[in-house]
Amino acid sequence: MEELNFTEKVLLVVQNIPKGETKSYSEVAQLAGSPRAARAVGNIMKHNVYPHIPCHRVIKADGSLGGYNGLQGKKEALLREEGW
DNA sequence: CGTATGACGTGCA
DNA sequence: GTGCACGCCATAC
Repeated sequence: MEELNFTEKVLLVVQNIPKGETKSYSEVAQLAGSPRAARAVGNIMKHNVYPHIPCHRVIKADGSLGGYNGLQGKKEALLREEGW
């Protein structure tokens, strides 16, 4: 967790999100080491080429689903299937 | 090295 | 309660 860059940390945190649970970008950013880097987190998700990242479990701090590569509706469907 | 961009967050109108 | 604008961080060009 110390040898990892912000991006790697964010990826790990998102991977660590339990099924049926959601985390806000600010939360992930904080766990990644930068509580104010919610934007950077979103950028990583957008740049994310890692298929193991449930980006659909990452939402905005106010409870909005945010974005999902333009598949916001799909995001809600995925979360609903997970018991969210 | 400096500039521009973005899947966000918070505050104010 | 909703909408607009500003601010912050990291990455890519």
